[in-house]
Amino acid sequence: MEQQDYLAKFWLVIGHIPEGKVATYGGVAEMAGYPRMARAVGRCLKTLPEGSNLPWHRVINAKGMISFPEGSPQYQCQRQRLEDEGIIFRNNKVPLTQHLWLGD
DNA sequence: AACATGACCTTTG
DNA sequence: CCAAAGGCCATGT
Repeated sequence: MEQQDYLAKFWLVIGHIPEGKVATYGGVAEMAGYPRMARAVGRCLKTLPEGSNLPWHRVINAKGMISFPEGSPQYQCQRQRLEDEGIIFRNNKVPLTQHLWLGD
């Protein structure tokens, strides 16, 4: 099951994201050792089990914004959670120059 | 064919 | 000059 292999690595990297910081899909993919697999990361989060303690809310796209439509409950949920960790929002976007987690 | 994206390029502040 | 924002095409599942 090669698919499960990189999915597991994505989970590991995402779990290493410190509180108050965020990472991009591509960044997670690259840190996991699978460049150009940003969308696979999104797919990974999409198939997350309900009982997982994975901080998926700290993963955003390269634009610094949440990959969900603004009117979506998922968007508000993720944003609320990020702000709760001390991450600020600017025009519905996050200043990556301030919160982006470059790695360990 | 569709997707929880990224990079490159150009314009604005 | 650097940072941010929007548009178009490329990548891999």
